[in-house]
Amino acid sequence: MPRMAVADRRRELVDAAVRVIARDGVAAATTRAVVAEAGMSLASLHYAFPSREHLLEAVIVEVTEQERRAAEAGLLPVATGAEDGTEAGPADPPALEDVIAGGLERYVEHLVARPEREQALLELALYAMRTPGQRGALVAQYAVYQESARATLSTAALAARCRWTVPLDQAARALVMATEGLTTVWLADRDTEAARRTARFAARALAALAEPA
Amino acid sequence: MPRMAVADRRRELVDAAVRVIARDGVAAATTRAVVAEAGMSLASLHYAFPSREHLLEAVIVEVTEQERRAAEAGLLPVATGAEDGTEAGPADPPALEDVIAGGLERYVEHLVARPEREQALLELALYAMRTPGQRGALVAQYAVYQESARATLSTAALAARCRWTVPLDQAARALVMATEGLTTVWLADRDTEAARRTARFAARALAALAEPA
DNA sequence: GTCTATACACCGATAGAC
DNA sequence: GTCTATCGGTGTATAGAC
Repeated sequence: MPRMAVADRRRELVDAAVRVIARDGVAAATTRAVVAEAGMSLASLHYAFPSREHLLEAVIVEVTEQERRAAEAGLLPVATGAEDGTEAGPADPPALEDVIAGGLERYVEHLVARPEREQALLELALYAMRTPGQRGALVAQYAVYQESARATLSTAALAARCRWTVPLDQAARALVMATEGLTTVWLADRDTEAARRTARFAARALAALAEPA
Repeated sequence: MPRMAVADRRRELVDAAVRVIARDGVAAATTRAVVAEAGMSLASLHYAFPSREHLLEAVIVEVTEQERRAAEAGLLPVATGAEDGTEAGPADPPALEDVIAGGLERYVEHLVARPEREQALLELALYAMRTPGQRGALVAQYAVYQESARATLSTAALAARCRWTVPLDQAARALVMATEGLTTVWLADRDTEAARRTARFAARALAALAEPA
């Protein structure tokens, strides 16, 4: 194998670990499985990371960062209200419930399309809960969720010309709760139609926390 | 060790496994750890169960059954509306939102008091998702949640003299979603006050799905 | 820096004495 | 039925040649 900077090797290992975890779960992400996926030798892993635990910490940081980018890029964020390219102008803003429902339905589509990813995130969170040294990574992970929810709801209210009647953090936390609940239940029963209905319900409930501006 | 019926031995092993899983997680519930907890020899486990996987299947069935009993006994179920022992009579029923909120707040108290248990249930569900042969146990687990939610909401509407304006299954699924979301988020951030607020929000949202009878 | 080879602990499962 | 002893495999981590 060619010589490469430690940073590059670390990145390749993290990417390989993400693939293994998504495919086979955290428990299956052994050092041997990860280096096999990355196409390098076992010793290289321990040259780049002092231990498997340190590798997994880097994995959590990386997938959390990916989530943040995905949220910002518009997966979770709602429509900006000018989907057809025209400026919305002062007239007929969309209903807040529809804006939120659109975002949540997009999330459900993403969940159905790539369930391994959300399952992997859940597994990593549970792993972090069990591992004392990973507490910080776990807190950071959920802080990202909370912040993404804040941004989403803030944008949504803007598009619908509404303002929140409760502190934004409270509404954001409710959105995170709904998203996590939606995910867990769908992963268990795989009932996509029911998940869509439940997402609608959550959107209506959240929209009730705002009023016309 | 004294001779004992296989059924008794099975039960002791399942109980020991539940304790180990609650304390140290599913991954730590090795055959050796379980028999050490149960105070028996390794071979006894394989006499009672053909494999570790079969033992874990029995564990899932058992904890699911415990959940069902806990729900029926009144942990999740809401107050019946006659808490002081007097018959409610035809006058002043409690508000549906308050009835549901009471049940959810009781659930939060339970979660805060015994987080290992809920974490263990989540881990077992994820384990079942990854293990082909455990799919049935997983589906049964969530069917119990759904059924408990149905019963809870049915009782709550009765107490508040309301009737649901959507199919009960839809409302029940929303309650399961809220409970799962509440659990996951609290396990991550341990913010009990925020969890209580979010529970209130969920109760209000659910109550909006009913109308006076 | 990167590799092969290996140390050492623990895993699930079983053989065979009692 | 219940035990001890052990098999074969895999885990994390490291030593040492190149």
